[in-house]
Amino acid sequence: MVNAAGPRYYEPIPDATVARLPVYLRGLVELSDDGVATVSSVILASLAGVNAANVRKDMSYLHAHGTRGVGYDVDHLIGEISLALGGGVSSPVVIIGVGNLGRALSRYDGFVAGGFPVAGLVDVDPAVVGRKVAGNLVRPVEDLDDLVVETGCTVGIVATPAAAAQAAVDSLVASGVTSILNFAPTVVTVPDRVDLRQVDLATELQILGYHQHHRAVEERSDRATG
Amino acid sequence: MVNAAGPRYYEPIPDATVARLPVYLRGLVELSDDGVATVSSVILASLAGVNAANVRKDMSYLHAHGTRGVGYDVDHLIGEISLALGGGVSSPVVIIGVGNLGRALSRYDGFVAGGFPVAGLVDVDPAVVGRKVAGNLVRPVEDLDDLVVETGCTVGIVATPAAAAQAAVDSLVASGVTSILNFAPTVVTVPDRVDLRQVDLATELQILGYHQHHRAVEERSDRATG
DNA sequence: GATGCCATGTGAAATGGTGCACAAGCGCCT
DNA sequence: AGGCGCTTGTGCACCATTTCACATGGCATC
Repeated sequence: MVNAAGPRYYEPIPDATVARLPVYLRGLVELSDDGVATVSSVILASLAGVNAANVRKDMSYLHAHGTRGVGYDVDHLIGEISLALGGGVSSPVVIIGVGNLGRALSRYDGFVAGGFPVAGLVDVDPAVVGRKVAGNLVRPVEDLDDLVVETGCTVGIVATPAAAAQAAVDSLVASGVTSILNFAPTVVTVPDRVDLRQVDLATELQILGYHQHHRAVEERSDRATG
Repeated sequence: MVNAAGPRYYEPIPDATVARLPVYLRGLVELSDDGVATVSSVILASLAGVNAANVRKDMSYLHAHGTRGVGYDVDHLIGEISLALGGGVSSPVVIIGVGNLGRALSRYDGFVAGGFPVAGLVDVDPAVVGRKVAGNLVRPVEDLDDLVVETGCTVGIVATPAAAAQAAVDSLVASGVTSILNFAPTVVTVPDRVDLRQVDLATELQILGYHQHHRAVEERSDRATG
């Protein structure tokens, strides 16, 4: 223990581990639903598609200890992981940009299931402001501050066109949002205190395209040499 | 040179570099549109949100050399990166699962712009089969093989519910698709020869949730100690 | 033609993550 | 009570990636 005398010292969990926690959680919830009480690192690893040693190391970061010779208690693990991933507190999100993607996201039930209910929708386009999408009224950008304060939401999802993304991000930051998920295909910048993640659909396909192209080139090369 | 005597030896480009190439490409295209002819690694780095040395090393993997004292030729870089990312060949994609997300994806113009036109839509639900979505007829899963062969598409996008994802993936693989982008929130497995990428929206939010929670805990801790 | 400036290209160190291999520990069975 | 088999927890080595620092070399200016 590094700091046994002082208050509890929170060692940071590696980013790679954090990224795996939601996957573990899904697998564990499924096991729990099936009435499974304990799970070994090998089983959990196969459910999550990772290495078993990796699972054990990840759990050790969470101080979620198992029982040797037996495995991990499923419900206990669910509790520990949920705690690490936001303390089990549900964080409402605001979606800015109600185009094709924004509408799909606002209807996506995975958000609610994951503890991220949609608190509100915002758009600049007067044509969509005032409409209802998936039970949520679309409000103008001017209402963003109020919306964030009213609902206490701290997470923003940007689903605008690329050209409007930075402005959308700036608005969110100004309203007090501290976590942003950006779907717009462009690099945006945020202050240090704000956490930003990028999801880029076209980029994902281009990465796949690279591997496909590369595979084709290799095969041609193999045929030529072998 | 490792293999100077034989045919051109294609050294693999690191995955981390491949993931940045689309981002560089976007920045470069924007520069080109603005009539900018050359760009330094520092500028390109700031456009892509990465370190300048990283940019230079990435370009060296592509054998895309710049001119010392000047920088890189923008159009030349665009050509090199496009070549690496699929050889400039446009690869049609098939989308399986025409729910909220599938519909949004089929209308997403970033795919077309990135060289990935939607070749077809497929769903198991008889209620949507036969309808037109974004100009594309939704076809039954039984037609998948024909569709893939007809259009020569090699990329599949899975936008089904989690429970149907593995079956969808299996169908795609059986049809001859070699690259799959999975949006369903579940771990799926593919044969080695198939390339799989996972995009998980709820997971992204949960990762944001971790950082938010962690920040809050730290602040509380700071206040207590400091 | 020489000189100074500037940006590339790259060796090498630092960082972060993964996976093996094995000691330690727990529970069950005899 | 003792031994055995199973699984955890982790030290360590390996690998990929990032970043620094600087030598190298082209271009413009004088």
